[in-house]
Amino acid sequence: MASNAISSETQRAKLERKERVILEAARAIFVDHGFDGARMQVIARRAGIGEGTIYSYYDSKAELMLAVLQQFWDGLTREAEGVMASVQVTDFFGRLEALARYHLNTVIVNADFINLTFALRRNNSEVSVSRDHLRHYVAVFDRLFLRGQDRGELRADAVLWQARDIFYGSLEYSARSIEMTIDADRTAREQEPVVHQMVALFRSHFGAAQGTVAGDDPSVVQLSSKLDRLSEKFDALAKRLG
Amino acid sequence: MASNAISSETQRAKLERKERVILEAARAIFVDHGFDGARMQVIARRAGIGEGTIYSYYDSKAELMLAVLQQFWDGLTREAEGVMASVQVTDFFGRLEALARYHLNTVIVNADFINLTFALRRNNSEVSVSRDHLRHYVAVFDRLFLRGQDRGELRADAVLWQARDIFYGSLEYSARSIEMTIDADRTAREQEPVVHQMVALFRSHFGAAQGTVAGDDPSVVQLSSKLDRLSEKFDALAKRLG
Amino acid sequence: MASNAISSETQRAKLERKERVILEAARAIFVDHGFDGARMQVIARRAGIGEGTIYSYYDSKAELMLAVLQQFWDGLTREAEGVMASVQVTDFFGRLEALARYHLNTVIVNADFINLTFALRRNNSEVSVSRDHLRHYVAVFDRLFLRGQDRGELRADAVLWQARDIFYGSLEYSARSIEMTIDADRTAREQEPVVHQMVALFRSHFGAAQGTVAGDDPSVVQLSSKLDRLSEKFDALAKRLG
Amino acid sequence: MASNAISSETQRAKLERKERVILEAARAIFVDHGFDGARMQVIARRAGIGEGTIYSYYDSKAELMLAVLQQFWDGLTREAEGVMASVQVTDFFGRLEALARYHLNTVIVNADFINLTFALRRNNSEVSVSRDHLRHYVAVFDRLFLRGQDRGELRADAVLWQARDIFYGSLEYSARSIEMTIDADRTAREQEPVVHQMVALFRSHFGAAQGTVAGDDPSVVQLSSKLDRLSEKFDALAKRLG
DNA sequence: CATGAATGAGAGTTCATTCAT
DNA sequence: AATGAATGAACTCTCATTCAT
Repeated sequence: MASNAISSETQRAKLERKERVILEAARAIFVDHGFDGARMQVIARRAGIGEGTIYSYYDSKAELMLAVLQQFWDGLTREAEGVMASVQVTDFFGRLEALARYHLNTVIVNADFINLTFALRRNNSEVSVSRDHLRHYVAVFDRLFLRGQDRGELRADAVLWQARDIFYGSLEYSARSIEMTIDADRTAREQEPVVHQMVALFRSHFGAAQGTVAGDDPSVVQLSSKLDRLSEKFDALAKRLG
Repeated sequence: MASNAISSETQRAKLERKERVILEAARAIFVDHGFDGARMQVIARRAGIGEGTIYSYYDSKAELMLAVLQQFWDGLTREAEGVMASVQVTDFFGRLEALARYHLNTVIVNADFINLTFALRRNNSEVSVSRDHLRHYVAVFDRLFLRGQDRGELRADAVLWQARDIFYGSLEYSARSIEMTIDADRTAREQEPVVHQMVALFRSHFGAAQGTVAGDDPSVVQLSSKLDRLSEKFDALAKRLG
Repeated sequence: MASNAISSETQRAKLERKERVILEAARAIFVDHGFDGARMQVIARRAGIGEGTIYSYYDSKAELMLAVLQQFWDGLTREAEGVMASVQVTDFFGRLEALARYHLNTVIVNADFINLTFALRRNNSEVSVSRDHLRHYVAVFDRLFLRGQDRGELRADAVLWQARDIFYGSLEYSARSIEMTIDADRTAREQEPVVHQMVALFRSHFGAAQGTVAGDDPSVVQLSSKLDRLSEKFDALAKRLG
Repeated sequence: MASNAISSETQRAKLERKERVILEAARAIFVDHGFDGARMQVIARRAGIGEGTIYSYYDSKAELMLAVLQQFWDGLTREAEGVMASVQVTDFFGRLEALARYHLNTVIVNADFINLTFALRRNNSEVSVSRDHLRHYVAVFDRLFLRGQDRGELRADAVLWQARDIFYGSLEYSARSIEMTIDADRTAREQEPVVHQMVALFRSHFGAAQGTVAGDDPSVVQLSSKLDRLSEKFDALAKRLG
């Protein structure tokens, strides 16, 4: 009995591992060649299994793609939520900066995949569940933004979806721009200005009237934010050393 | 001789007309079905010609797609330039509004096609000329922005490419959002707020200081740059320790 | 114009010839290997064309099979009607002999194909049009039989479908038997006795009373029907007791 | 030791039971989907065992089919012999009627399977053992017929194989006809006429010259046969009640 | 001995491209 | 120059069979 339980446990673990291997291989090939360009044989070969095996995990190429998408966006959402959970600062702009930094990097690293997602929207109508994935993902921003309004950090009349479009839209486009001018490690260097720019934009455009903090000079605000960030970095370093 | 000249003139005109017909048909089918989903036979049928005929104009399906893309982006660029040429107002923000309105509408109307363009980047490496098309297209914004700076309407320290990413990125993302929530004619109604929002954003964020921010204090700027350098040093240290 | 007409005539003729070639090849392969056992590639090779070409004539393997069946049974029906039209004798039994001779030979020659037809009935529901083909074919016998009754050569109380089953059933089974015992040219030698046997059977069993049976005695008929009713009652009783 | 013997006995019984279960499942699936249409997985599932297990009983799908056929025809032969053994009447025509009734019913009930048998002849050359099965089965008729000749009930010059072809051929074809026109319970109702017709045919065509029984009127002969059958039924009922 | 996950050869079908007309 | 019938390589998916557990 015990041995049965163990063996079936092993069995299940093995199957799940194989499923992960398939998804990983599929993702790689789909990203490289697109949906139509991807060959099931190549995916199988990369996963180190037979062609037919894939079909005992997924009924068709389309379903495999769907699973890959699912996994990808779920992971992204989880990561974004993780970033929000672990960031130390509590003020809106500090948290926004963390989210922007994470998103920009993510979008650059997974550029191929994100392109693939949108490409599918039109070509393959049955694989257009991306809409829901996306909704879940951007909900992270939505929650942050609403909380910012609640806390009085953002103008009460700011429109959520407009802010959201500006946030994600600008970052994605920037990612594309950066990607186009990549030569070596310029990526890392170029990301920070974009992030800061985004935060500054939100501060100047959606930020609550600055009359609250008497005589607040924008420049000083910027300095303050930089100090905040430096402080965060310090904390992180201290943690690692501790 | 004269008749020959005329007939060859007619000949040439006929060829060009047929080429336009092919491109039009190809564009329609590519948009509806994507690159891989499009069938040459269907394109030929729609163009009212034989399948083989296409191949005396374009060497392959990929080249046909390329020509379609070329035509599309050239048209877009010409249109955008036309808008800039015909708009009456001379101030930056007025002209920006016109460009934003045109671009948002364009991006909504041609959403499928724009998605298709980016999709190709990955699928079909040989058809990735989109980079140049894009560069030409966004140059319209660039010229407008630089002129705005020259005229003192925009802050002198505003960075062109950041502004550009925000402009096009936000509008494209907005277009996607709008498209996702389309029911009937909501499109038209929802576009204006986005346009105005974009202009307001540029005014508040990139607009020249309107007295309040009374010229960045040199000492503050100096402090800021010192902080930046400190931050960078900090990063380097963290890296060595990590 | 004339040349056009001629060339299109030639074109059409060529296509029709190719269609015949395909059908012929398909028939041969289907007969040899059955529906599932037949390979499209083999059919194509036998027809001397490419695989894809078949699909511009028939949408699928199933439709090709259907066309083969159609052609086969239509041909059979036409031939049978031809035999009936060309046979000199006018009396029923003489004509029956001709039909029996033709059918037996046909069934022997095309045994494989007839088996194939019936095999399809169950396996492939969509290809079960055989019912109609068959109906057309056996109508030749039906007409002959009814005419025989009209002319008083056959008993008026003979039941058409019973006679038909006996005629075709016996001949088909005989064909199978003969086929099983074939060694050399025994086929030809063994067919005649079967044909004569069939005619004799019809003469003795369905032939009009030749004086011997001098009109069924009314009293006997009455007795018979009484017995039938008694038997039925008996069955009902047995059922209740069982 | 004893327990060993018992357990091995049980073992053997278990194996035989499992073999029967497999054959039953295989037969059901083969009949429903044909040889090529049947899936080993489905057969296994229906038998309540694993796919691989089948292969420890039968080396291949073809051999499984062969075993199914074997079992089917053996059963048929045994049943037919049983009918001949249990029928009370001793005269040829009475016994022929019993055999005809049994065969017609059998052929209707197992139509799919019989079609399948013949279909295999062509598709799968290695599975053409049906010839021998058939020979055994029709031997029942052969013995009956020869005995009828010995007893002087049938003409001495009647040819066995001709009679056999007519008997089985007509009945099979009738079965097909009946099957084609089935709506509800018409089957049962339509079988009897066919049976009687067959007996009448044998009487009129192969029966010994009726001069033996002076003044034998066909109608009277028919009455006599009906009385015989009634008597048989009576006996059967008496048996059940006794 | 029983299992069912894994296999991979091979099936029908599609479609960009060619070329005789 | 224009055609569209012909091509056949390449695709996704199936399933009888195997074999580690």
